[in-house]
Amino acid sequence: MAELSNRQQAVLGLVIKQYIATAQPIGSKTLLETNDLGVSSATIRNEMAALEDMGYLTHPHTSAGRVPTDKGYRYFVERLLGDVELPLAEQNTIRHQFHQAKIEMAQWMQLAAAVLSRSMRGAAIVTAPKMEKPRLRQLSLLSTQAQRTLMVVVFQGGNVRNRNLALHEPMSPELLIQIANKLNSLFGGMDAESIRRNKAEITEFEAEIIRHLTQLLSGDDEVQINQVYRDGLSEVLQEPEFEKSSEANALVSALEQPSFLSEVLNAPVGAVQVVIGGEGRWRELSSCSIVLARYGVDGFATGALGVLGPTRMPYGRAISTVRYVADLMSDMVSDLYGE
Amino acid sequence: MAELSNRQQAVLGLVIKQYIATAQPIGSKTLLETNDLGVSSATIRNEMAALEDMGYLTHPHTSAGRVPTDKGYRYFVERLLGDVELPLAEQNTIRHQFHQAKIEMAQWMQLAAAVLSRSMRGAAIVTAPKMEKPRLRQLSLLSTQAQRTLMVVVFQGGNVRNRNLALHEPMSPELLIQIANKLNSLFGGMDAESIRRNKAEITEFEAEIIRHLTQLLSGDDEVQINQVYRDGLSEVLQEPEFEKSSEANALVSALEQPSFLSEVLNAPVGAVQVVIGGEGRWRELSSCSIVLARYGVDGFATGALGVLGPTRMPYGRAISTVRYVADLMSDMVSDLYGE
DNA sequence: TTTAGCACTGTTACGATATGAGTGCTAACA
DNA sequence: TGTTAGCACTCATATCGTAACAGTGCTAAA
Repeated sequence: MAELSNRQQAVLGLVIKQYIATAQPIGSKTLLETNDLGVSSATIRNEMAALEDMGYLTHPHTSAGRVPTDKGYRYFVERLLGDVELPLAEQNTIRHQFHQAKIEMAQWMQLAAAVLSRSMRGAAIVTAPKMEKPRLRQLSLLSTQAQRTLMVVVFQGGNVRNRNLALHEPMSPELLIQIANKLNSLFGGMDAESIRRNKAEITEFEAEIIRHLTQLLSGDDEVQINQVYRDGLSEVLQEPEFEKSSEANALVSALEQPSFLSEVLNAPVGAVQVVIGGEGRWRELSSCSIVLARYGVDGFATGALGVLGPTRMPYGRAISTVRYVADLMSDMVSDLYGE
Repeated sequence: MAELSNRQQAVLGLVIKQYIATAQPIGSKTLLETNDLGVSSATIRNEMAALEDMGYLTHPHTSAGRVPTDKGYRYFVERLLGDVELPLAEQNTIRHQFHQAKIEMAQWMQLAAAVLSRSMRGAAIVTAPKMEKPRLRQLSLLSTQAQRTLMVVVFQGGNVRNRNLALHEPMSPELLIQIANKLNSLFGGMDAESIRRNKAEITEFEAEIIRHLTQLLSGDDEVQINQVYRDGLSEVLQEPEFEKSSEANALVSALEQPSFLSEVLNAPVGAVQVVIGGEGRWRELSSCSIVLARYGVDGFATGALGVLGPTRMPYGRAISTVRYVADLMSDMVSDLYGE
């Protein structure tokens, strides 16, 4: 990324700020109407032309003002945006909302999505924290009907999953409890891999249970993906860049595709990451940006959370808001699940 | 609803069918181009004028063809649409997909939404089956950290919920198990009301647990609402009636509002219900129709499932598809949860 | 290096005009 | 009495030319 003169930086910054606010291409004269730069419009024009040559700005057409490119936004985010912190007032409103929340993870995630989307007027996506190496906490086998048993698996950390199994032959509740006890004492605290390795003496039925158990623990079933909480999609669609229904559609279908979402959300993230205009990888997001962060306890359980808006997004606010909410959620995770 | 002559019924039916297929207003001449009614366009014009007088058709403007009104669709659905059954081929494809599914309810619901939206090219919504009177199956209290306990509640029927509670004072795992055993033998099989009534001798801590327990059982916490599975929103947005972004927006925000959804979905439903154009009650859906059904076992556990599309929707297909999927899901519920 | 001035360009808004689909009405016809 | 041909009328839509306008790029002077 080439070096820009101070004045060029100033011009770029102002163009971006004003464009974010108005969604209109910014002309040299317009820029001077609201900002005194001590120079004339001709000078600004020259600088703008230079910035365009370097790829930071474009023209929609000859007689229109300038619009930032993705590269322009990128420069803005990385060089011109100071290290912003969320204003205390905002912090308080957000924290306040979280303090009223209940004690279940699902509610926290729903709340996080709501807070993010409300505060950013954009779409929010939040995934549940996923254990790095899920371990068995407790297994219960409850008989329901004659030939059925309900298998309830509590993970270390508190996640719960259940499966309804068909039995090949009827089994008494007492026997089921015995089996559960045996498996608990054998495998309590272990992860999927250790359980698979540990070849104790087991019946065929127990092997079946273990198969389900390890399947759940290793998380290679698709339900997890559904655990994406979304909110505020309609907010984004109100932005002028989505007036054209084709644009709006691309976005909606992208957000509906689980595969796409998981790809975006599982990207490794350190601190807060900003994906601008799909950054070449995701064509569907050509006019969108995503501000993403991972939250949770590293190496133990982490989830992702972020805001999606038009590239013309207030990055400062977005970054600080996402960081703040991610920190809150991290506290939540380490608090609830223990270290 | 006034009586229509045979020919009027024929005209109304043809206009609706053709309009559903083309999304274009249908003129008298156009109608005759594809259908031979044995009369001239002038006669058709007269019949159309009559149908318009009675409120079954309208004009977008003087020189345009006819478009069905909500009342027209209603007549069509109730009087002209025979009792349609889903073609066997379709039944098989759908059944096939369900047979590949896993054993967890969540997966079934996700699948139902996917199948509905795929097959109807519309948005699908599915809610989890909700117990009429949830009863306690098993309560577990697992200690996590020193001052924390994880409360896992298995409902009769197999639903599982959990809460992470803060203890006022540390408690040993053994004590927690004892307490859980006591509460299980006291309250096993009971619903919230019975538990509240049954005033056995209990400690303050046990009372606290019971408070959470009854709260979960009576379901008066908001997480349930989030248990709405959606799919295929983008399909609907592709329909021409949602080209105008304002229309699209109204729909998206309606579908995002939990309060709105639960209102629609909790409406009492016998058999398959068709809500046309919001039917006065829901302004947001003025150009949409919903085909809805309840599924599950009546008086025990029921959920709702439906398809949302433009009023210009293939009602025959929709009704038969929704009914078929609802039946499959009902089988699933009665099979899994027992009678 | 900056700036004033000016020609140039492409968007947008507007009005005039033509086209065409489809109606409603009237009068004739079976 | 119901049906039909014919015709005037209406209104959305498309096309074209014109004018206004915002903003640029370039040139020459300060």
